[in-house]
This record gives sequence, structure tokens and C-alpha cells, in this order.
Amino acid sequence: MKKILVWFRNELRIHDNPALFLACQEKNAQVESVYIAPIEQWKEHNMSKIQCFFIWKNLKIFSKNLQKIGIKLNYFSCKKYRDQIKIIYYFCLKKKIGKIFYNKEYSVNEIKRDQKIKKILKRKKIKIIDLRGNLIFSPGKILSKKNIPYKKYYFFKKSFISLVKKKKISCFPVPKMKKEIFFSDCIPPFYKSFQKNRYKLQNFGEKEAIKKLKNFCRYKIKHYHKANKTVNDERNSQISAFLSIGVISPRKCLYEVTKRKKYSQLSEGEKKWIEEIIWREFYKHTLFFYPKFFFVKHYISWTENIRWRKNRKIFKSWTNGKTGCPIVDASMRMLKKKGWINNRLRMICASFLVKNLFIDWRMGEKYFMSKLIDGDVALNNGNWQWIASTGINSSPYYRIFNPYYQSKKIDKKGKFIKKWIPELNQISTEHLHEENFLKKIKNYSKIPEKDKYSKEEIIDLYEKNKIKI
DNA sequence: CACGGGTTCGG
DNA sequence: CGAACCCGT
Repeated sequence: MKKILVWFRNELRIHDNPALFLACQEKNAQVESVYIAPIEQWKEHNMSKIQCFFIWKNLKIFSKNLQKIGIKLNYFSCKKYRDQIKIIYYFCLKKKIGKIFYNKEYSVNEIKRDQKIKKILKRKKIKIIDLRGNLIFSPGKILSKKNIPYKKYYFFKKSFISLVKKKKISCFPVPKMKKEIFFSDCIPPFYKSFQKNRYKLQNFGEKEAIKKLKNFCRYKIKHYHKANKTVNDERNSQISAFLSIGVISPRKCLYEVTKRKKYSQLSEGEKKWIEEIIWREFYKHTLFFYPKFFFVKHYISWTENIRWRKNRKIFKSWTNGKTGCPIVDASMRMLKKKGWINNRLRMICASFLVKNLFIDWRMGEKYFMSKLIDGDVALNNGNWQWIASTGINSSPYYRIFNPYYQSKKIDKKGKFIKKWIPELNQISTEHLHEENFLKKIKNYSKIPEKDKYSKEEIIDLYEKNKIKI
């Protein structure tokens, strides 16, 4: 009997998991599985405590789900990313593994790790089967007419949709049940000091995630196109956290929306929601092809000349929700407490940091990662650079969000603002979105006027550096 | 078939 | 503004 290893990395699920499914398809094989948590590295990369906790909880449930189909999950933890290589290597030798299955990851460290392990295991004649589990299309599948990866979302989207129209989307089923096994999982918490009571967490596990997805697609998705007009969380699918750690697959999401209809028959809300999945796919493809523009240099090269401020005190006012702009403060306080705010609010806060306070977008990017339950490097970095007008597909630098206008639009009655900023409880609704009125309120802390910039000043700061090379 | 000009569109 | 397309030469 041959021995096969499934190495789980960013997919804590038994549904639509190509590596798991195909490993179980092998004839006369005994399937082993491994998950490795590089905890130190997570911390170094600013992964939030809540996301670590979320992984841990879901991992425990995943382990139970695997037991039900007769597979044991071997858990390891390590410090660095590269330590994973050793663990896999010795596991393979010890258990006499002949073949490894895993789903590919597309970020820089992950690619390096996988290249190394391929090299090392080749010497030992261990086969590696790498599959696509966390993207709907592989990077390279969606290219322009000149066979170049897109740099503009608009064209990527068009191409993506035409592919979806042509291809039937289907998911990998759960592998056939073998005899159920029992063992205790022995997975210690990643953070000892994490106080889960501070957050009202969502439920955990794959079953919950799928239930949530199906429920959303059945009832709420119809109204999704209105989601950016309100701060009501009920409008959102609330599955981003599951998606970010692979408890649910993007293909499953797309499948649930399109399984009964053709693309052209989809409602406005359904199309809008699919677009969010396309954005995710866009940034992940782009990161794969142009990692440099995420981590090293700005795609819009002249923006390298900009000397953003790095003022800690002002930055702290922003993270603590004490800027004096209610919609920003409410959002930042919620983010800190819950680890989640909706996309529109993230944009407003990010824009405020970069284009009202003129602080380096990278500081904001790091902070978001350190708080978000659904943090994802590609999406977080991509969106921050969109706001900062520095990256691929970034917004024109002269386009600047007006937080007061946004606030009026999405929280007209001030319900959200008042919930998070008790200092403003006594203020009447119409004044909540009035910059000049808010300046006069005494017990509501704010950033001094001299540290804020007007739209014209910011445009000027950008334009000063706009030297074409 | 490579090029370039005109057009379209943008979280 | 500028990427990517279309369409003409």
C-alpha cells in the first residue's frame, strides 16, 4: 500500500479541495495529512490576533471533519516560513510518503518555499502534485489580447466574465467516506493572551460557512448592490473571514450564485457580489505577476518621490478613532474592537489617512492587517495602493474621498456614528456630517487643523512630485 | 502582421 | 491620465 500526504496550507475545508479530493482518488493508498502553523512569521507579518484565533478554531473543526472521512491531521507549529520545509521533509521520510498533494499559493514567500521543497523532494523521488484550490482561474489564464496580464481591473473583469460565460463552474466534491477514526487533535492556541470576549465573533467551521453562503445567496444577495450605500452589516455576506483562510473556496462562492442561471440572467446584486470575487482574483493574479509593485516599488513610478509623513501621534489618533471626523472615528473604533468593518468604511478611513492627514499608506496597510479578521496581503495592499494612487489600477491622485459627504450618504441618521462615539450622543443628526459644526464641540477629541490638509493642498503635494521619468 | 491613431472607460 | 481595445493601413 502506498502512502500519500495531503499538505493543507490555506484551505481548511473538505468541500472543493482539489488536493484532498484527488489524493483520496488514488487507488490502494493510505492518506496522511499535515498542517503547519508558522506562528512567529505570522506575527512578524502583522497577522491579527483575531485572525490567528479564527484559524485555530477552524483548524480544530477541520481536524474533526477529516476524522469523519478517515483521515488524521498531523499538526505542527514552527517559527519561520522555511521551517515548514524541514517538517515536511522529515515527515515524508519517517512515514515513507511517496507522493504529496497540495493546493498552490501565489504570494512571494509561499512560491519560494514550494520551489525549495520541490527541489529537495525530487532527490528523494517523492512526487509532488500541486493544484489550484484557492483561485477560480490560474494566473496566466486571464490575459490581454497581447498575452500580457492585465493591469486594469475593468479589462480583467470583462475577460473574467467572458470566461465564466464559456465555462461551467463546478466544484470538487467531498471525498468518499472511509472508516471514521478518533483521536484528540492536540492543537494548542496560537496566542495565549487572546481574550476572545472582547470580540463578538462569528461562528466557526466549514458547515457554518457554507450555511452562511447559501443563506446569503438565497435572501440577501438581491440587495447587495445597495450595500455600499449603508453601514448596515446585514447587507454583507460576512464570509470574507472564511474566504481569507480557506474555510470556503472562491469557486464555491461563484458556483452558489451561478449554478441555476446563466450569467446574463443574474440580478444586479448577484453581479455586484461576483465582482467582489473578481476583485479578489484580480489582486491575487496581479501580485503573482508583479510582486515588486506590491512590496518594493510603486507602479506609478513618480509617486516614489512623495515624502509622506510618518507622525506617530497623528497616526495614533487615527488608529484610536480620535481624528474628529465622525465616520472615520466610528469605523476605526469598530475595527479595533471587532476586527471587521465593511469595504466602504475601509476605503473612507484609508483615504482619510492618506489624503487628509498625508501619512504613509504603508503604516495604514500594516495597521489594517494587524486588526482585520479577514486580512489578506494581496487585497489589503492592493486596496491601500488604490486609495494612495500609487499602485496598479490605482485611482487618479486628484480623486479624493470627501468623508463628510460619504458619511451623510451611508449613515444619514447617524445611528452607526452614535453607536461608536458616545461623545456625540447629544448632537442632533443634521450636524453629525457638518465639518464646521463638529470643530466647535469641546469634549470630542480631534486632530489639530494645522495637521490636516485640504483637497487642494494634497493635490499640490502630489503634483509637486510629478516629475516624469 | 506590426504599427499607430482613435475611442472607451474608470471602485 | 493611460491601459487596452478596435480598426485601418
